[in-house]
Amino acid sequence: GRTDFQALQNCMKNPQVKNLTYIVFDLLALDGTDLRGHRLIDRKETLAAMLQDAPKNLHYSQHVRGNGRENFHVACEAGMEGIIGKKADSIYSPTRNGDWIKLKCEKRQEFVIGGYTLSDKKTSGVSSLLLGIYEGEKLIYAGRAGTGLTERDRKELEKTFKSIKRMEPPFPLAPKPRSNEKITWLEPELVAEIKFAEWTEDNLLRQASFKGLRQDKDPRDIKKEKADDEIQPQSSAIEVEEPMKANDNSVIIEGITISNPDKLIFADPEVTKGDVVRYYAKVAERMLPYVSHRVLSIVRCPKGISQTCFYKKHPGPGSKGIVTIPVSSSDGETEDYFYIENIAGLIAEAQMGTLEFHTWGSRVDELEKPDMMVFDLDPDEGMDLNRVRQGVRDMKNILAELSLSSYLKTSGGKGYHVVVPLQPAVSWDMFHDFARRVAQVMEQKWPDLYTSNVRKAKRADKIFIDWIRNGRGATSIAPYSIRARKGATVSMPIAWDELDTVAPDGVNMAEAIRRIGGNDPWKDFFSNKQQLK
DNA sequence: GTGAAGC
DNA sequence: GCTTCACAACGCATG
DNA sequence: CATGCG
Ligand SMILES: [Mn+2]
Ligand SMILES: [Mn+2]
Repeated sequence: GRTDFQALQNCMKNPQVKNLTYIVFDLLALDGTDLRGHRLIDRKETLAAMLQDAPKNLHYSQHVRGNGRENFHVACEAGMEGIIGKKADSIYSPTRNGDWIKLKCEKRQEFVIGGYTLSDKKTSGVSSLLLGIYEGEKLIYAGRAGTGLTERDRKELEKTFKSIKRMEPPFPLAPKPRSNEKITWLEPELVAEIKFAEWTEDNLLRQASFKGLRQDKDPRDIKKEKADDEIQPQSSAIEVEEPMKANDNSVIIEGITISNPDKLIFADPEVTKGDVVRYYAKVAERMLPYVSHRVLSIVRCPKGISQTCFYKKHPGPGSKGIVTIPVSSSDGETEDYFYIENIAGLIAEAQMGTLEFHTWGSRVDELEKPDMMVFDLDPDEGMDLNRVRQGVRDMKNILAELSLSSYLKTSGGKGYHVVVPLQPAVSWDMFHDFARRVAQVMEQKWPDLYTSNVRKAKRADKIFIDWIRNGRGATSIAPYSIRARKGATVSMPIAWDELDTVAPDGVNMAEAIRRIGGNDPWKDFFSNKQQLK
């Protein structure tokens, strides 16, 4: 017979085993003796002898010496999956070291689906898939797959794609549609397993065939895979230092051991994990009054911002430098949240890959009485910066009419944040309600400029006055927090008279550090004793 | 990035 | 002892 | 109630 991985999987699922044969290819220990230090060829000799009189569903795995290229092609012709090449004299290694190499007949790997085509003749669903792989944070077009799709696949995929359509290609370098076909672009969220013959010189797939959708694979982790036969043999004289070993280039900052300080977190400008940690150490004194003793949600990007980032809002076991606080939720259940108290908390978080700190609007000692109101101005895509700045001035003036002084910071993204310090006095309900009414005043006064509606469809050429940050349990980005975005930007407090000269994404980590050498634009923030009535 | 599980 | 894998959020405005 | 949104 012939080996068939698919058949084995079916067999495992349906335990009504029929003609299953066990083919043994190595012998690592015998009667309590470890054989891993013996040469492969000797281990196999021992194994072969043992299997002389074995039952017929137990086989010794024969090998062939030499003629690798020819044997590989024969194996593929015979419909095998591929061959394993092994150095006869090598001892056993539990890890990949090149002594054994896997040569697959079929090339297959996962690709991100970035779009699909509909041909004008086929009435039934998707005609082909447009595939990509990530290089850094760019999705590189890798070719199309039009075979391997059953009629049912085509229809189901079309349905799945409905919710992730987009106007612009997700590929910086997008393919052009052929005649008689229409391309629909998709958010790069789905991952397909694709079998293919080879990569062409143009780095496109030849004979790509769809094998199925892959769940539980993050699209951003999809990169071009190298087969064993493509990996350059590394000359042992030269630097053999790609992955991290147990190597200890750790540094200690503020008493906390920082692992992998040289790992690159931002590509442009180049910012390492060590830079992030040192940044938070430097801004700690300015930042802590706004971030300490407030319930946190954080964003971690331990592999850098081009890879998957995630939110964390519960402490989890074994967290260092943070304080756990039980908080009762709306339905009466209580859940653990966390906050930090000092610079050690800040640095401990940075060590764990935290980039963004988002805070509640209340302090933990007055959890039910919020004291920081944030109006987050979110402009529609591509809005002129001067209009955003006018929005900020309008907001400041509305608040001033209500006798409230406010403070300005960049968001690190597309808008600004206007922040109102308050005495902890009123309930979340009152606070939230007040924020909504302020946003509605803006909306009513200048209906063509502002909206208080969160829906993007209602935002056409307007600024969304995001008042929703001001609910219990909602958070907003802390002053001085790095943003997990291109450019290593910071949500930076600035003075009102800097509004016209500092863009929302105009302060990055380096600029922020430069700025804290000067005066604190929010110096009197906590001297305000204003409160809502 | 970490800890547990798996090899 | 080394590698691999799972895991790390959720409330609520809106229609 | 499902979904968009931050
Ligand atoms: Mn915003
Ligand atoms: Mn917002």
